[in-house]
Amino acid sequence: MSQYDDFDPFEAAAAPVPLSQRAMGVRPTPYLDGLNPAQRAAVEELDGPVLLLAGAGTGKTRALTTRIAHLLMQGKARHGQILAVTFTNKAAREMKDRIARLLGETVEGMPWLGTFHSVSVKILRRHAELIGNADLHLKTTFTILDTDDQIRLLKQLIAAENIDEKRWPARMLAGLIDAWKNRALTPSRVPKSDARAYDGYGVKLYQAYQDRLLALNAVDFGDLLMHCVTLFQAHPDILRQWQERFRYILVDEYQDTNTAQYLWLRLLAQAHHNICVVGDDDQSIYGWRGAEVGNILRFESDFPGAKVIRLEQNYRSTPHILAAASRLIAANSGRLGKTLWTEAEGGERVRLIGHWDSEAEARWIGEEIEAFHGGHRAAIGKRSLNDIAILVRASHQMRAFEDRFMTIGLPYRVIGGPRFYERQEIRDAMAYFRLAVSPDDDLAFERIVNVPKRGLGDKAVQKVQIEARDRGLPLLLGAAAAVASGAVGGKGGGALRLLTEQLGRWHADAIDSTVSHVELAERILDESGYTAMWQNDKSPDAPGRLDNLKELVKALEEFENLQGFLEHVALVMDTDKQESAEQVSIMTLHGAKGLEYPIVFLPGWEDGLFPSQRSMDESGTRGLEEERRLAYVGITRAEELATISFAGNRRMYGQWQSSLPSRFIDELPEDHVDVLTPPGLYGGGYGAAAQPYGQSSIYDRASKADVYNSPGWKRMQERSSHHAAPVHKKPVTIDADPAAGFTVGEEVFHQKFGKGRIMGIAEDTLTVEFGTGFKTIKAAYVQPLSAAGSDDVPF
DNA sequence: TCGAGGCTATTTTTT
DNA sequence: ATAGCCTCGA
Repeated sequence: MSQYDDFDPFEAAAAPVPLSQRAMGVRPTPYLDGLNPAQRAAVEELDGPVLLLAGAGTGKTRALTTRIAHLLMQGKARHGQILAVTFTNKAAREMKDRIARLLGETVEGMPWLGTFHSVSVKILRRHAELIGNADLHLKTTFTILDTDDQIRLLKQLIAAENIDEKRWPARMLAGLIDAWKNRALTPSRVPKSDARAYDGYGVKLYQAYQDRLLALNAVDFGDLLMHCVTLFQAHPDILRQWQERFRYILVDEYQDTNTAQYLWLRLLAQAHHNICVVGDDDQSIYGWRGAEVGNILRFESDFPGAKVIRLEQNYRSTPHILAAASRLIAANSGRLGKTLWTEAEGGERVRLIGHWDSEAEARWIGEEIEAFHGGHRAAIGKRSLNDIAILVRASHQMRAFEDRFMTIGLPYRVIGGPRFYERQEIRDAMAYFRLAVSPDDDLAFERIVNVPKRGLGDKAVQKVQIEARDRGLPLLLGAAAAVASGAVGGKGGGALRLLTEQLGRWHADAIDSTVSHVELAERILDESGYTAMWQNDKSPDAPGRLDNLKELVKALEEFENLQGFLEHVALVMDTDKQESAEQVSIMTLHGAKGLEYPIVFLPGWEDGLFPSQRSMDESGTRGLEEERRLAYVGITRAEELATISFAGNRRMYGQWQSSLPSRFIDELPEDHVDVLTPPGLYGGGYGAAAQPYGQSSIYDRASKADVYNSPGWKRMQERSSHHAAPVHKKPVTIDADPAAGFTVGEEVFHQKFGKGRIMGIAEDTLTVEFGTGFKTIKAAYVQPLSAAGSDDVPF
């Protein structure tokens, strides 16, 4: 995780402890060597409640994983007796890897190290029949709904109540229900004060939704936690069973727990109090989705006698970066308080620069990155693009960077876009697979019944639903009945008959273990016409979707059968594939939590954007403080150099808006900041930012010139000893596939903009006219149209 | 039933 | 600006 791991003394511990030694009761503890005193305490304080306050970059994961290793090595618990929960699959995976490294063995045997949700599923599957009532309860095979299914279901319920969906959108209801579930509030427990929500229908619809889920033998993500809590509360005997099993409990990112997770943990821990939570109140940035910082602030009173251990030695960032972050976060109230320090010395100050507008900002950052990459900043040295990240407050800020980097041919990767398994084509395909496995999956049926278009509209689907309801059948069988009875006839009827027959065949094959599930998947996508649908689609993203389908099928190979795959996907929805090429990373500040980069850019520090106006409007001081913590997270991602920037003008919702530098900028310590901004834009009042704005390039250039002439810039130049003048248009070394082969007038294809025609060629840069207008793009980003994939059939 | 064009809302996001 | 959603007409 950290560069310091390179000389991590634990590496040595990776050598397996010989069985003979272990059998003799000899328990070497080489993995304890090299821990600082606080870390050592965190590892060795095994019994009773422990609150581990771990500041950014202080070796939190190391402490946590070493603690687990120690528990095992000391014989305090066996693998299956340790419960370790994280929020993300990624964090869980990383912990598994590191424990394996420490112990020199695989950690297949850590069955209860996982996310809150995956652990909850395991527990729930064993007691599913206790969720619900005597008449209607979950079965152990329950399915886990994704957000799409959830919304679709809610829409139906809203329509059934004759509520105007425009005034009360399903998404809002989903949010409401989710918030209740985050607080472990079942419909009957929703307090009166909340009952007026959603025009008074909230609780009623919530109840209806829960009933419907039960009937579908399904749960949503919120249920996983909530059902566990109610299960434990209603069945003390079962709770006791789990308490006895989990002798030791560890929790990562405790500051992010919501009320349901808190109750879940408290119930499990209350018997023995062997609970160790790790967190950093200063990095609590998920209040808006139900996280309660209060949980960590209150830990000592929840678990009297808790030992509080602070990890304050930072191994990640330079003193300047730490100082800037520390000063900023000091403006927050109600902190548990930590003082980060480091043995490191020197390093660059945090840089601050103002720009005329967001485009100038993107341009400048692009040039800086090229300079770092080319080794033109002596103070920093030549850098891989992988070492550089741009962290933005809101995803719409990314566009400016994408556009700019596309133009100059700077490879980038957006982290945290729509997840693979959330994409439409993947969900459609999965719905087909789900139906093949479980023909009674009504939500899946509804999703694909008319995808691809089969001439089955609302009317036909309604008839199927009526048929199914009258006969008490799942939709698929209802559909067959509707066809048989002639309720759905004509063209649609024929298509529906074909579909039901196909699904019957696929189901037979799905439960036939002699049929390869990979081949079956391919056949399903083929025979259903789903692949063909995208092949015939001319939109620019169609080829990408076909690629994704190919990848989906490839992912199937790693599983025994379709069932296994579907189970996996419901919970492990991340497939971030590592691309090998060097790329600058662009992501939101939220997405950056837990990551670190030598060089970090923090653009868009303007009041209203960051801190976000909406946060402040909705949550007042609390909101502002959360934004400040976000800023803190941002700065502390940087190992060597952090650059904060703001723009005087930004295009928002198509309108140019002027803005003022973020109030957070004033909270930075001057001693640790280099101001690269011309006085007009920052410092001497907000003069420049308040002037009337032209949008012409003249202003633009003038502004940039000002920046380069500013004292700050010159100081910067001098400090970084030798180098060429500010790197303007430098050719980029990567992707140096020149424009050779392209001719003016030729049609090309671009992943994002689609089909276009080349209007001009200069070196390796093309001017291309797309449907939306002209773009200047590096040749490497486009392909000749003929190669764009239409004959590249996936299956 | 389906596609075209008008209207509207637009932070952050895991499971 | 823009994407998703909805209404309307064929």
